[in-house]
Amino acid sequence: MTRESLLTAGCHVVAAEGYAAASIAKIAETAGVAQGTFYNYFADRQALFDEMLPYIGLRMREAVEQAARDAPPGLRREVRRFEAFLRYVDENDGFYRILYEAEVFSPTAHRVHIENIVSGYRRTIRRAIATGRFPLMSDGKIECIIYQLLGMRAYAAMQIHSETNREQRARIIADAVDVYGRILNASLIVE
Amino acid sequence: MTRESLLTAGCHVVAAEGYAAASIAKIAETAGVAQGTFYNYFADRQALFDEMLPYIGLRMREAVEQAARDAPPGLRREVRRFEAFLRYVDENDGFYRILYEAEVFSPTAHRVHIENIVSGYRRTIRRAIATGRFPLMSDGKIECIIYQLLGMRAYAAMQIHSETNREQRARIIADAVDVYGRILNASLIVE
Amino acid sequence: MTRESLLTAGCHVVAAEGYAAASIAKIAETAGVAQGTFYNYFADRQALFDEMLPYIGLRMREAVEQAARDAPPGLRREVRRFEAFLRYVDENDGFYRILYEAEVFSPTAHRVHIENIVSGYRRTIRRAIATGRFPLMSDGKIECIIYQLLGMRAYAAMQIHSETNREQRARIIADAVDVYGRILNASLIVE
Amino acid sequence: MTRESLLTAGCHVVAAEGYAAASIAKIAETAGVAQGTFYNYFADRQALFDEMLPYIGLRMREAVEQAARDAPPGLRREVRRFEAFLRYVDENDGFYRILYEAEVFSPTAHRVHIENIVSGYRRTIRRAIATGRFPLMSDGKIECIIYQLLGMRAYAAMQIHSETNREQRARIIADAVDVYGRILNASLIVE
DNA sequence: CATGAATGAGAATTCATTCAT
DNA sequence: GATGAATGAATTCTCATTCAT
Repeated sequence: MTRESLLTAGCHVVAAEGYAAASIAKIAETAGVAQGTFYNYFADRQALFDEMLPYIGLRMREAVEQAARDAPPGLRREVRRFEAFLRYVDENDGFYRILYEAEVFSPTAHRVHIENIVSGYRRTIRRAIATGRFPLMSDGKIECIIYQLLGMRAYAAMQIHSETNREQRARIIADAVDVYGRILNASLIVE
Repeated sequence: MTRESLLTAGCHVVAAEGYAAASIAKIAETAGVAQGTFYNYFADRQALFDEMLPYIGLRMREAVEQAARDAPPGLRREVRRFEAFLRYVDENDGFYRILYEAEVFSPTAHRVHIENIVSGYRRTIRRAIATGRFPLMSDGKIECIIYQLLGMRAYAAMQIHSETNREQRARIIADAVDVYGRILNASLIVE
Repeated sequence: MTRESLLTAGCHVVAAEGYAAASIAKIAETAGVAQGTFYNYFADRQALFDEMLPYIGLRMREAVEQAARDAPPGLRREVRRFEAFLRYVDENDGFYRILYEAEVFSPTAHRVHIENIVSGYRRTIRRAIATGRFPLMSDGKIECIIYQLLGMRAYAAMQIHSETNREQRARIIADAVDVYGRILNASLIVE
Repeated sequence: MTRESLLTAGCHVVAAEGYAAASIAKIAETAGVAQGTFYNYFADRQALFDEMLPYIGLRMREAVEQAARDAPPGLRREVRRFEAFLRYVDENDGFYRILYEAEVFSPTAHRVHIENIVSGYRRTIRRAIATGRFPLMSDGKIECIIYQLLGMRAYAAMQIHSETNREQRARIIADAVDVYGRILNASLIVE
């Protein structure tokens, strides 16, 4: 309970002000406990940071999977995932910050987060290759494709995040999804 | 002279330990001057940070353009740029760190850096559309394509950066270039 | 408790070396706490400075009122106050320094301090006018009289402060009180 | 020449921002010379500070004497001096600051300044006693009177200085002069 | 004499962490 | 377990002063 509230408090503070400004004092105050209490649940500040991305990353992945569930497997579903991710970023401004700052402030967690997503893709693509919906290629190339897909996703998210106008954001999401879909369709299916 | 050595010292320290650990003390010591001297050339630490990305970003862009110069304009040249960028990241380990941490520690400079690259792409693509080598599309979509290309580049760089083995890196570069070329060819040319 | 000891430590340091030399390090050491502890009780150095004059000013005013209490109201009591003030300055060497340096280092507190004393006088004089013991005059003139009385007090204090010999000081106090009494008697009573 | 311009530059800076903020950098810049040049004319910052009050104090005393010259000697002339001083403070806002901050930042000069004025008064009063225009009294009492007169002057100046409205200031000067004249007339002449 | 870059000794302030209660 | 006062190391930044040119 207390632990959970410290974790969510940490997320709120980082979402609002970034890791650098997320002092134990602020986090404890936000969680409604004394500073000392923090150390009953986390070894140190870094320990909390390192749990934050897994925590919110899981929620994000669930939201994305939830949204993509009813799309047919394959490219359609992947495009849905892409769209769901962008929507999630649009609706959870703090998430993006926690995510991208993690590369700096919680590098281990960030690498694990990336690796989690990459291995999800890896499984999907292997399955797609097995069923012939995806061209046969080396593991190295698959890895590269995955990273490039992730990059498209991440930078579309950055584009959204750097736009403050609501309607423009909606437009960007629509355009980005369209572009992503075209690229995937054109290049990642077996003719 | 002193200013230049502070700037390069800053880059070295950030490359090695990140912006957060780049104290004035370390930077000044690396530059071989007294701490106070720092403030004869920069208003404060942030002022130095804000000059670092433009400084190394320019060098990187020059190296990339240099390498792409003798490729024919269009997709070929873009693939060359991609490759040159990855090579640059491979050979300048510090560059990647300075670049990606800038989003957190020098957001203004980072935005300018991204905008510089985006507007370079914008010009190129407009020209390609004018000569019919690129499908006609809305400005918004062009913007999205650019961001997704940038993302591919950035995450390919991240993949390289997170790999420590030299040969593996070379392999990743080759694969990533191949993948990037295929995607571009398949999706971004007028059939 | 800790707060109080920081406050009195601040007074001691300023009394001995002036506000300019009263570093947090010295104050904290004098109070017997770590430097960081200071900031648990005061927002910054200025915040402490701004509490010092009210703190010692109150004690001074109490001492003065205490001494003047058994004198008959009116000029007699005012002369007693004057004498008590000079004695207080004589016996509390630090007080004078904290007071006069405050005009520079804690201007707001100094203005409030002056205003406190001025309004005390204002009340007294209004009462004296109402009972006919004081000539009728405009508010502006009353204000001027008050300031000039304050000035007499302050410069008599300065004269004492700049004299190091104990006996000379006692002589100055006696003479100053006599002079003050004569001036008041001659000019500020209704004949 | 350079020395003079450094001196006046120092006065301007202190008048505008106070001694504490009067850095050598600002003073040298105001004087239009390099920082190093400062040390060709003054041993250190304090040396400049210690010359400032004598410098502007002299000008003030000259202005005051100039204004009082055509008044008949004795109380009338003293009241004129008082008025001239207040006018000087009114018209030279910086002067008051240089003067009162000197007690803190240039104590020796301040003491000398006070002593200069005191000894002027001493001579005048001795002469007045010799000619019977002033009651006979001990040297100690004379000294006390002088300090109290100075205090009246100083605090009337403070009252003016703390008032920002031009007209109110003029009113205060008139009232203060009137009050001062009454007090002097009532208490300091031989009946 | 003038210059102005370089110096480095402080100063204020922050904050993660500890620990006695 | 909870508390929150105390800690003190670390950091940024200022500025009087020096000195080689």
